[in-house]
Amino acid sequence: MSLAGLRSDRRREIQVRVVNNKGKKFRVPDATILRLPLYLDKLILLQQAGVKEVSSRQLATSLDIKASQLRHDFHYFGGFSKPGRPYLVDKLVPALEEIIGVDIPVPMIIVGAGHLGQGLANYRNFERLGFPLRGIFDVDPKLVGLEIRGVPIRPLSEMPGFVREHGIKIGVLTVPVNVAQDVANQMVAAGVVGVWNFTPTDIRTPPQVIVRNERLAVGLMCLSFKTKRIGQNDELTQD
Amino acid sequence: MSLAGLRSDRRREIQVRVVNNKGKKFRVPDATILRLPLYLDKLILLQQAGVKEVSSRQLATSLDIKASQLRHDFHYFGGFSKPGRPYLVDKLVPALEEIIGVDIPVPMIIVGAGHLGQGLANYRNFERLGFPLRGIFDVDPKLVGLEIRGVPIRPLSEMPGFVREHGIKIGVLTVPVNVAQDVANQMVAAGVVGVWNFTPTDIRTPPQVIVRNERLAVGLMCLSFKTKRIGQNDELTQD
DNA sequence: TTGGTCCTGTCAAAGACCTAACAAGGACGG
DNA sequence: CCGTCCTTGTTAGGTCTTTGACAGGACCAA
Repeated sequence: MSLAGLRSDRRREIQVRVVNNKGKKFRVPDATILRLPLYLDKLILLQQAGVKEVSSRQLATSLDIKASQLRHDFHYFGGFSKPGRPYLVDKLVPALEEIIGVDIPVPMIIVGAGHLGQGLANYRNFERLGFPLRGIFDVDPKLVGLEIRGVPIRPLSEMPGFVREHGIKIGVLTVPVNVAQDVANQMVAAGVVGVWNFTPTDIRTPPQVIVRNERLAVGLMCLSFKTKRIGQNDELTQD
Repeated sequence: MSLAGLRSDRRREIQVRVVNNKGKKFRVPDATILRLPLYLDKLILLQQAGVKEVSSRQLATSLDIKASQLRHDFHYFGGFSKPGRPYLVDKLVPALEEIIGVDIPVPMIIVGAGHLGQGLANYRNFERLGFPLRGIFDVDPKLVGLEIRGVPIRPLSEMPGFVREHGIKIGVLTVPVNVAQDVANQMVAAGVVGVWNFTPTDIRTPPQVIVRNERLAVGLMCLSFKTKRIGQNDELTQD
């Protein structure tokens, strides 16, 4: 185990369908969606290193997956090369960026400037990946006015107007559990289309709004589950 | 979509096998392992609310999953009730805690006291879930000596000795990418059995050491992929 | 040109996972 | 006692994902 993978759950699932460049229609499995960012990430590294071509086998082995799976994933979008020729890095990168949706910056805000919120606000990478942080909000007057990387913390009451005015697409939810649903409702009403939920609770939204739960405690407990069984040799095998 | 689910990836997979209370042997699917913490979480809430009994249907619907799936999950461990009687909350909670491995506290350290590391260090919940934070480490002399919730930041050089001395089981990796593998090696050599990796890179470890990657950017991109398609009646035409 | 090698797109088989269905057990009321 | 209504454990079947296999294109060297 190792991955990367977060799986979107099946509970109230949004199914994504695409039509590939040959007119065929597919439902894109969540498992594939999860791998797209990994492909992009590795490809950008290759691009920066000046690599021009890469084969499915090279790319797949560097990500510890099977080449056939990678080709299968690409197949949903019609493929990016022709039989016989490896993929061109400089073509693949923008194609994947467009598919994932980071070709155009997706502005986001963080609501809840507690420790986790501040930690995320400081995470420089998001900007680079196409998710510029436009605002941080909190109810606590002691936090309001502080700046994180040039972005000021504003009072929560200003959030809905800010979202509307700046066309914010994604809201990061790092508030206390008990107000999570309420704050999410406000964000959604103001026009946010994606909620990145770090609170350990389920957020209800209308079906047009995507929620992604990042349940840190779950990850930690999975680790615990497996490490616990490491010592007890009869219960754990590696393939 | 909403999930909860982070999925461990299949790439270098550790398979967990258990023997249930009837002597039957199963491989526990990762998907099940991911749900166990959700069950436990909800059950603790019920317990605190004074609820004594809960049926698979009640518990499942509150988590937006199918009751049959919940029973199936429990089945790997032999079941926790008898046909005809609902689950007893006060029995189920400790049973799940034991299965997940949080019945005995699992001491952990955070290596890398940057913003993300500090944010995690401030996250109070881990303590409550059975993962006490025993130490924080960093190379930066400006950070060394600071305290976060009573836990001092120590120089990285002291980390291996500390791990050995305090029997640290889990190491949280929040260092810069370029030193991630090196620091992980040190942790592993010192005796850590689980690595919670927040760096956007793969960590190689011996098979007895479990790595869990928490790739935040992947979650964000999945959100982007889906939100992008919400406006376009679920279809993407690629040229 | 021909043969060899590497490549992709495609599909079918295999595998992992989820779900519906059901037998059987308990509690309760009549 | 029986019938009803709830429950769980268990399994078989269906669905989703991954993997293996292969046809055929592209390049290269002889």
